[in-house]
Parts: sequence; C-alpha cells; structure tokens
Amino acid sequence: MKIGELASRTGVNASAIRYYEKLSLVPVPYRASGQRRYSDEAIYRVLLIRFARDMDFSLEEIKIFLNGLNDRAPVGKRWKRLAHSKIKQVDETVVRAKRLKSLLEHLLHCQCTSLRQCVDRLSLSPKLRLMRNGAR
Amino acid sequence: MKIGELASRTGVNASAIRYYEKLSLVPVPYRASGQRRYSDEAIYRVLLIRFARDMDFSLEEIKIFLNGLNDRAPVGKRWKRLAHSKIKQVDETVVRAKRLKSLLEHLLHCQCTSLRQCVDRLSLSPKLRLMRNGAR
DNA sequence: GTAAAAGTTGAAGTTAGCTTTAAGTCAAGC
DNA sequence: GCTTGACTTAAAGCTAACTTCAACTTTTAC
Repeated sequence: MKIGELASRTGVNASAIRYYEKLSLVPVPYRASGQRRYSDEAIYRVLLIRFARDMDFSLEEIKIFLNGLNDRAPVGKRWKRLAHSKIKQVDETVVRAKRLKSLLEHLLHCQCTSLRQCVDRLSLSPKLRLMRNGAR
Repeated sequence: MKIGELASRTGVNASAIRYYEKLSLVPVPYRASGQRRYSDEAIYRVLLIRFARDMDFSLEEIKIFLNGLNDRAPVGKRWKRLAHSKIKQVDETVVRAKRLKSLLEHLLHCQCTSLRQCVDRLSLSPKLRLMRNGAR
C-alpha cells in the first residue's frame, strides 16, 4: 500500500509517518518508482508507536523499544531497563489518575469554599502532605 | 515568602512560576519593593498546577479549572463540562496504562519471534483489532 | 560598606513532534 | 494525452511550555 492508505488506515498523517521514518521508528520501505510501498506489518508499527506516544514514551524511547523488539535474541539489557522503568511509571500514572478522578468527582459535588478545604481531604501528593504539616 | 523559596518548596523553577503568573494561573502576588511575596496558599496552587499538568491538562485547561474553583458559586457549566470530560479521559488513561503494563510484562518474558505474535495476544486497541480482521 | 546572591524585566532561544511550503514527479480517470 | 490528485524532497514554520539572557535593582552576609 502507498503512504496515503497507510495514513488513512492508521489515522496518522503521512507527514508524520515520513517523520518517523527519518527518525528510524519505521523501517525504510520498498519503493516503486520513487514512491513508498508498505506491507500490513507497517500498520502495526505505526499504531504501536501512537499507543506508546500516548503513554508518554518519547519518540527516542519508542525507537529503543522497537529496535529491541526486532533483534530480540535474549532481550537486551538496555531494553529491559527501559521496560522496567516504564512499568513503574505506568503504575504511578494509574495511582495519580485515580486520585485526580476522585478530586474531580469531589469538586463537582462539594460545597467547599476554598481550594484548601478540598485539597486537604485528598492527600493529593506526598509533597503536598509534607507542606500541610509544616505550613501555617 | 519570596519566589525562590516557593520554587524550592514546590520543586518548580522560579521562571516557571513567573510564566504561570503571566498566564494568570497563579494570582499576581503582593510586592515588597518590587519583589514578589507569596503566602502558603501559593504552594498549593503551584503543586496543583503541576499535578494537573502531569495528567495532561494543558495550561489553558488548568486556568479554566482553577478560575472555576475561585468563584465557585454553583460551579459553572464550562467548568463542569471540563471536569466531566477529564474524568472520562482519566478512565481511558487507566485502561490504556493497564494494557501497556501487560504488554511490557509479556515482552519481558515471552519468546515470540515477531511483533505481531505479541501484539495479537493483547487486543492492543480497538483500531488494531479492526485491522487484524481486515488484513492479510 | 561592600560583595555576592537573589530578585526584576522583556525578549529571544530551546525542545519535541509535527505540519506546511515550494517546486517538482508520478499515477489514475476520462 | 491531459488534467487532477497523490507522491517526492529539503527546509522553514508552528505550538506548548518553559529557560536563558542581558542589564539592572534589591537583599543578605560578613
């Protein structure tokens, strides 16, 4: 398929796909008279890139991640380190997301008159808790 | 306290705090001979800004959010809409985070020889699932 | 009292992740 | 065969969220 079809099937702009190629996130494809031709594999690649990017991987990290997948003999140390650190990061994201949700739901219904009253109920962050003790 | 102390107590650079002030995310503080002086309230503000920013609020959204908190009579429609949409977004984040974690843990231990073998096990996204049916 | 550290400003610079532009070549439908 | 639309490139432009800079004033420590 040509780049336009890959773009419409993934929902990712053709210019973004070319950009990913330049950064070696997608392999340089076969060309027919100068134009890029992709296999279905490319769809998986591009969607996986987008998925990871939405989870706050930088493109540089995604590159390590995908390259580690390609030559996956016993998966490299660099790759393992990245994976472990991302798992940790993902866990933190989930915790923070749940706190945020609880804060938002509270704010939608509460009658607190100051920010502090709301925030005090919610152990918003370790840092903030520290402050509450020391402050005033 | 002066801006340097606020910076060190929140872990947020003084230049970032001035930037937030320019964008009306933190109120213009009292000044002693030209220098900004903050109350403890500001610590909460700044930490809340950072917390929201880490959850993918844009600074523009955070501004709406915080301003809605200040004049919280019966909370505004605009504010409610933002809160509801953010709650939805947070739920999606949690789902995706868990999928990513499961993918990463799989990749650390599996012996799959191609990206597709791994990805196929994982219903990575509705889009990708769609592709799997149509493709090949 | 003096030197260094911390504060002030507006403007310019930085980074990531693209998009747009210009100036072409190639492909598809009639 | 001709037009229209999709493709090509390199380079410049864009946005968000800051940071850095230069040139200055104020505060703090000795």
